[in-house]
Amino acid sequence: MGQTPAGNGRPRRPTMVDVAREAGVALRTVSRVVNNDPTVGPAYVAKVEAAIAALNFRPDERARQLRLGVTGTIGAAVRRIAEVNPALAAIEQTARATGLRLLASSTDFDESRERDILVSMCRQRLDGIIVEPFGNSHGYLEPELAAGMPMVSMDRPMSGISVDCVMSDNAAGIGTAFHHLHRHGHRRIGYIGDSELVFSGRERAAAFRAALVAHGQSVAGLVHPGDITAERVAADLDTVLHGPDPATALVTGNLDTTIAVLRVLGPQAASRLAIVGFDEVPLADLVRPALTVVAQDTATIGRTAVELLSARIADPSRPVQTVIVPVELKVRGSGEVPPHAIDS
Amino acid sequence: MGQTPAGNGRPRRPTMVDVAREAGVALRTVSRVVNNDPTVGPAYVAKVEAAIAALNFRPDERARQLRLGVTGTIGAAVRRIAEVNPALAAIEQTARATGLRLLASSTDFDESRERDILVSMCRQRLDGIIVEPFGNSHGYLEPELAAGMPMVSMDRPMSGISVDCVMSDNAAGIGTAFHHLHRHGHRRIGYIGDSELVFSGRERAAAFRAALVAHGQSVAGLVHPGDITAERVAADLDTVLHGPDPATALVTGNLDTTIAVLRVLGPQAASRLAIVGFDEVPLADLVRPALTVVAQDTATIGRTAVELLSARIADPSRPVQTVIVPVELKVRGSGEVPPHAIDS
DNA sequence: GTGAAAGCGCTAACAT
DNA sequence: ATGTTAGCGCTTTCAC
Repeated sequence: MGQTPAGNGRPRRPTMVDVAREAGVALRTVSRVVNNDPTVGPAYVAKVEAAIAALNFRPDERARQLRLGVTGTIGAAVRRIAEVNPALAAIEQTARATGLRLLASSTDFDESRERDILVSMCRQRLDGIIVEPFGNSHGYLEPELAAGMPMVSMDRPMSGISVDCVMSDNAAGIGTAFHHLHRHGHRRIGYIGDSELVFSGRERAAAFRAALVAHGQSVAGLVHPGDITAERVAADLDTVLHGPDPATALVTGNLDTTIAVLRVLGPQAASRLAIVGFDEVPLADLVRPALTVVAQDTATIGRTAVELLSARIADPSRPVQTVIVPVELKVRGSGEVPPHAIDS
Repeated sequence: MGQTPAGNGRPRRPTMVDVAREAGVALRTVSRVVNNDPTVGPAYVAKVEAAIAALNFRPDERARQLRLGVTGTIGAAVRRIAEVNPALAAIEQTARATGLRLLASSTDFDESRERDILVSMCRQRLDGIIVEPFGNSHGYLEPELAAGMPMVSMDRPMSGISVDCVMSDNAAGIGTAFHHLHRHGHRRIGYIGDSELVFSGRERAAAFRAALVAHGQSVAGLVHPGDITAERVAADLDTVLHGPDPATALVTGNLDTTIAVLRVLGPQAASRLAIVGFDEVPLADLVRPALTVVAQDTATIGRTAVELLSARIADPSRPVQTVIVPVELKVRGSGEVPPHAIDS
């Protein structure tokens, strides 16, 4: 015979059965009152509410969810919570507005951790999952998809499986950055960015090469994707700035690269190099030089992720969709320094 | 007769019963295999695993939790999950290391939203809750506490109920900031900080007044708590700087105040005023002036919150405890400007 | 070792 | 309008 499990120190909480007994009504009536069913007679409502108050009854959401089949909760597996993440903020806000709870977890740039989180979310039968994917093998999610788990990827596509996706227009962003510097007279423009092992690093480096080619320039010595470490960035910056034909301007491929470059160059950065960064920089207005950046529309990305997920939950058979969100150039100073103003 | 609910488009997922039938074994055996019970014969293990693979079976964590009584999940209700929040990062990491899932939600500086989140977490029967409380009436949680819901508050105590709490040594932090400026020769030191309606704003303003008194100085015109708006901060800064007896140094009471002050003063801040901020500033090394701050030990706060919560989960009857975490002065430049260097 | 069956706390079909 | 009861998918007691 099944018995009350976990005989730990917690006092047993009253259930609907207890409330029903206390109120002298049927269980069904308690359920009705708890769910605000209007067909319950006022006298019964009063009795039940009194019993609820007397026993301090609180319905158990877990049992409700098990019975209902849906959790009213979506998961978000992002690289970092607890960091500035406007997309996550937008996800949370949109989810709330849609009446969905949000379970957010950090994958922390760790493939096995991402897997743990995603599998755990599937086992919890969340109503859907938004993932900012990391790593290159998501095939293990195929069975979950087949079983009907709604999923949306953000910032980059997932590998090996086909799910709805929302991401920035990386190519256009890099093109805009390049063009902006070119328009300000620069003819030697370098690029330092994330590793080409990463999807966005790959897209952005490729877009930069394409921009160089489109402007009839040689690619040699100007395009530097790689890991974002102080050493690597400093070394490549040195190549770009002190080669035979030094660059007068630089495009940085993501936030971490921009910060690393600023740290290497120091506060005099703008006197040595025009810079346009990809990604908005927190406190950009307090940083010297004031940074011209290509900003992603993170609010739209987060909102769209929830919308795509909701659409898929509502209609699991709808065609898979990829949404590309435009980026925006924010002119603030560092990208408008003309080449002749730079002492090299 | 109860029937399968939610007849929506999702394909029905196989359950343990299906696996048992497919494998030709009893339900109990499937459960054993899923939970790695070593007492199952290898032949049975093989049969069950084959059936699991064939059916794509994934155990339903909700049912497991309902039966087990515990969720293996703790909640964190913090002001913002998608902002820099080292304490939340530490909570997540510690929870993970402890084998607990984390459900984080933003209360968003909204009392009713905080209440919704907390009540929802209680109804979900999370194993425990960490809350960075906002607002001044948490009496509604009394029944939950009485029912045995473990709870820990972070950064400030909760109002009206007694729960474990971990927070920074606000008084010592303000004292350190004041003392540091005093040691560098300043005799007129102002304070701008958060509203005294907020607990930490109250503690810090009080500590600052105490520091003034302890150094035999008048409090008049130097202590300015209030809402953190650009206008209010600018106005009070004006009072402090351009009064009859202008201050040569300033203590800012939290991060938002520090940022607001820097925005008002502009990049030449350090030439007009020595500044020591409360709270670490992101990218502090890229901001000019490099900021001297009193940093909270957020990593310890987050870790301690989880530890306090775990301790209470393990022993609901242990005495309620408040842990005060020391702060640390980070000397970077803005706080070491001597008074005579300042043009006023 | 394996199997049958109870029950976690709730919802909802069905009966009254 | 209210009551009875099956069952969501799992764990676990108890008998074999």
